[in-house]
Amino acid sequence: MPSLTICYNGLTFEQLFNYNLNMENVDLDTVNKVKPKMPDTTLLYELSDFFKLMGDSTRIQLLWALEENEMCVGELALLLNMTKSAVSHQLKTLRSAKLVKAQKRGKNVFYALSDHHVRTVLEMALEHVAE
Amino acid sequence: MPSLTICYNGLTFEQLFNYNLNMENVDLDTVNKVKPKMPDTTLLYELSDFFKLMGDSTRIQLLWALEENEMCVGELALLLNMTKSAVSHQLKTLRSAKLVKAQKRGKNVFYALSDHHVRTVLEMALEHVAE
DNA sequence: ATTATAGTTGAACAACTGTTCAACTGTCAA
DNA sequence: TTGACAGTTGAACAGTTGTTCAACTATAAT
Repeated sequence: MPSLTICYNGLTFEQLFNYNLNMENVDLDTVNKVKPKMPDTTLLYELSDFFKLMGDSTRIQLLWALEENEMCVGELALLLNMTKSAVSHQLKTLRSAKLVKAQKRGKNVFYALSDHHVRTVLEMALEHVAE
Repeated sequence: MPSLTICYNGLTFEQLFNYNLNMENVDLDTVNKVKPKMPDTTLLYELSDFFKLMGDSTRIQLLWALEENEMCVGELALLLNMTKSAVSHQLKTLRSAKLVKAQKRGKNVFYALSDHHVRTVLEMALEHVAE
């Protein structure tokens, strides 16, 4: 069976359909009105990176715990029932996002919240989750 | 070279080390004091699921846009310069989390924020990101 | 009735992420 | 100086996630 394929710019019909090259029923005014209000790329990624950071149960537990008390890695591992390695990896992530700070005392490394803004964000989310 | 491996409960030394079976230098009092304050599993996952949901730049853009105006899928796709398919998939995610609601009008499906709590959470995060 | 547009869907794919594993560094005590 | 513990690290692995692709349904217009 011979088949005939017509393309535009190397794209098949399907691909042309999937891209928004054939839309009639959209209100361009609305789109153009909203467009300038959209966040710029930098802000957008800062926002989503922040939420991604909070979007892990282990990291939430760590932040939650450190809100109560500064603790060393071993204590946190015991509290969360995880290996020190796993905890250490996550603390590194939180540290590089400046959410926690580390301080070495003797053989131990004690972690604490960098600032208490985290509490506010958590409380806000709690409110939302509570419906 | 003959090697001697001694195990406990089928675990090697390495594994015993990695698990917290040999910790001396932790303050058990601290751990026991904090433990009852930790969130229960359900709340923990509700929180992290909520943050996960917000932790994607496409979804943030969708919510941000819908805060300005209700819009149909095609308009959102045009605004974000994405395929309708990709947008539809993400809207489905947001809808099943009850963050947006859909309403079919003619050939179009219009999406709007379910409640304006989202704005509060976004503003809170903006504040944090702004340092 | 036929055709075109709007949107949805599931499978496939690639990219990302969290934990484990094993080996390592640094500090204290004997 | 040796041994034990505290913590870190990078590679590997498995599980998850977002987009694409292709096919589908539904509505409107001719």
